[in-house]
Amino acid sequence: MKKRRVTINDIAQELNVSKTLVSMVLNGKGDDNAINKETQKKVLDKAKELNYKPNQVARGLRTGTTKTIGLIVADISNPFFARITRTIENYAEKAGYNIIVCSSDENDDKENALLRTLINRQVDGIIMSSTQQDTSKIEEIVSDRMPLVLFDRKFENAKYSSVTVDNCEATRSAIDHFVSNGHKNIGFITLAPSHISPLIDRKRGFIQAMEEQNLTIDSENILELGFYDLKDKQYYQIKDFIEKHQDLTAVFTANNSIVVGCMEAMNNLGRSIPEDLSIITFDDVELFKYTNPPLSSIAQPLEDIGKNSVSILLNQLKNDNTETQHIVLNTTLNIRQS
Amino acid sequence: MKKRRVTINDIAQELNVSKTLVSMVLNGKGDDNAINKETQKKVLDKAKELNYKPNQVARGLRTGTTKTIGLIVADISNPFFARITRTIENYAEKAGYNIIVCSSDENDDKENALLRTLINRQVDGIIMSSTQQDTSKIEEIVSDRMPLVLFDRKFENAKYSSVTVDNCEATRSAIDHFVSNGHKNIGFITLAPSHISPLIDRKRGFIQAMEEQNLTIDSENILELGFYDLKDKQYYQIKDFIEKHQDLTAVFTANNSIVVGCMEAMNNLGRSIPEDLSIITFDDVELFKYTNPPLSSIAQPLEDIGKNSVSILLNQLKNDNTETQHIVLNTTLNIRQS
DNA sequence: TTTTCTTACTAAAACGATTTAGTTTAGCCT
DNA sequence: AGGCTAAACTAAATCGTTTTAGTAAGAAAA
Repeated sequence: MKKRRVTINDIAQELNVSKTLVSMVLNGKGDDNAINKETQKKVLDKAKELNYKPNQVARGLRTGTTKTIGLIVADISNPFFARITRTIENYAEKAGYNIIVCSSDENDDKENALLRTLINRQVDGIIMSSTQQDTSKIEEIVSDRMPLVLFDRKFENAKYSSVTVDNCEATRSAIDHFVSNGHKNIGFITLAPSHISPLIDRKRGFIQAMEEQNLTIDSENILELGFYDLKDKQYYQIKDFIEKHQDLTAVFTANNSIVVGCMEAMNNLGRSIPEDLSIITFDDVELFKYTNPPLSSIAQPLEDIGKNSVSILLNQLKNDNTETQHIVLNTTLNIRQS
Repeated sequence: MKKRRVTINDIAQELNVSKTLVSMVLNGKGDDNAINKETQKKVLDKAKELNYKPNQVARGLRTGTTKTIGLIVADISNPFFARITRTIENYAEKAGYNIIVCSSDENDDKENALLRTLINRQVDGIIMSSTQQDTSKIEEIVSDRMPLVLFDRKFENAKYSSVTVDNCEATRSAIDHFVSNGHKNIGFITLAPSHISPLIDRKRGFIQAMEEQNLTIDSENILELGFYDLKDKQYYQIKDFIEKHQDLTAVFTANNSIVVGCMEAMNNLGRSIPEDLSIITFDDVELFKYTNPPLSSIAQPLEDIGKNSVSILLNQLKNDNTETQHIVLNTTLNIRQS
């Protein structure tokens, strides 16, 4: 036997007042509307007595705001996204918002379907790390219906606010580190064909750094894994690459999943890090401190990424502020033993 | 200038029919209600033309179902929960549900507040890994309002359906493995005072296995870290323990965060795994394959945990089926080099 | 010929809140 | 005495659906 929820009407009836009055009082607008202090107290007491809890769905229908934020990431089980999700949750909660989490699996159609779902659910705003090439489809779906903030990945046209890191600069600093340790033959493993902005910028950073250091860039030394390929296939490409390029003394990997494949390949080829090959990777994961050897990596400020995404969104919600902001955060190069 | 959403009314007006008819047709109840095929087609076409999308909030208010599942975990950034969340998301999506994710931070009050929030949001059901000692508070809040499924952790009174693993048996198999490798002095590191069911069962498993193997259980060899202590404090306790118990040749750690502290302590004490101390830990994490040395661990069937949780919940939603189910899944012992 | 059944449709209530546009009473001013 | 204001409150509309309880017209059954 499901209990019927207590509504504002129940309170109104028990006290013989109108539900208008009850609503006003419970929303703290009692004084503004000249409701008698005593009546206000009666309402508040009765609400507590009956354990009244406002029905957010009804409120959402009437006010058009659901106090919900939609979050779309490629995969919530990726620690990078999981940790950002956590900070987004925290900051959203402080402002009374809950989040609906969705994984797009790097699939454009799925991402668009998720956008539509979130819009139908009337979320107040969306935070997303988009997998798409451009904003055309997104604009069509979202079409000024609600604020959208991008993180990690952004678009050329800068139409939506974004929170990213300086991927180019970060990568350059890693390459510079290699060079200052005497490396000249430096490889680069990334994903392609890829329109994902951080991956583009990381590659750009690699090339810029190599040029500035007057090192020749042999396109043979750049491995571009198929973006949509299975982990298995990517692994064999990495292993192949490492086997064929024994002249390389260092390699930079463009994200945390590539470097895992790289370690596995080194293991299976019986080669050791860093004696046979030095590695620095983009993205830091807690366990990189304990791998064999501890991995040098570029750590992104996950907390700040989440925090800024939420604050931009909330700001846009509050002020109906359409001005887009683009925040670029700094990374940290953690040199360990790889 | 925000666009007004297209509603069912817009369709009705443009076609000069009632919104009742439109609603029926769009919900596939046209035939049941003897709506003319031609009229049905007109409605469907117009809906497509205007790009009509049902407002889930309004629908939720009327029908009382929001097609939303609430998910409460201790911390979404913990890979254990992140991966389960991902599978829950997948299976929920197949049935048309979205999930609202919340982290309780192992805090009873926060967990209760989250339960209340989810109920006010009219989620259709809740999946939770509870941090609480018993169900009294939970029953008070949820009070038959909606189905609740527990995973990872369950309660003595078996009031709510649950999906767990056989923690006792899994731990025993790990200890047996130690013994068959010649270990006699085996330590155990867990959290306490803890009412968390998997932790209780893991300790029980340890003690049972030791007794069966006729090994003496020295309470000195069991370290119970403060459940609510900071990571830092826990770390120093672990380091202390390892330093003082050089007689131990093997240690079992009760979860993935403890083992990380353990590795760090071994590192800093200049002792090596497994030469000076063998380790097996509960929980498996992708990178355990690449740590130094690769860690032996008990892997939980994360996919199955998520899948079963969702299917029990959906089943309870569909059939208004109050019968509780308790599913206990098996784990895998991954022996690596620690 | 009246009654009953289909077929095809609709008006209005309902979900639970918020908001708009009032009403009533008393007190004050002139 | 009549008008005006402030205080305290309320009726009804509204948000966008779904659902209940119909109606109207023509066909079939009695």
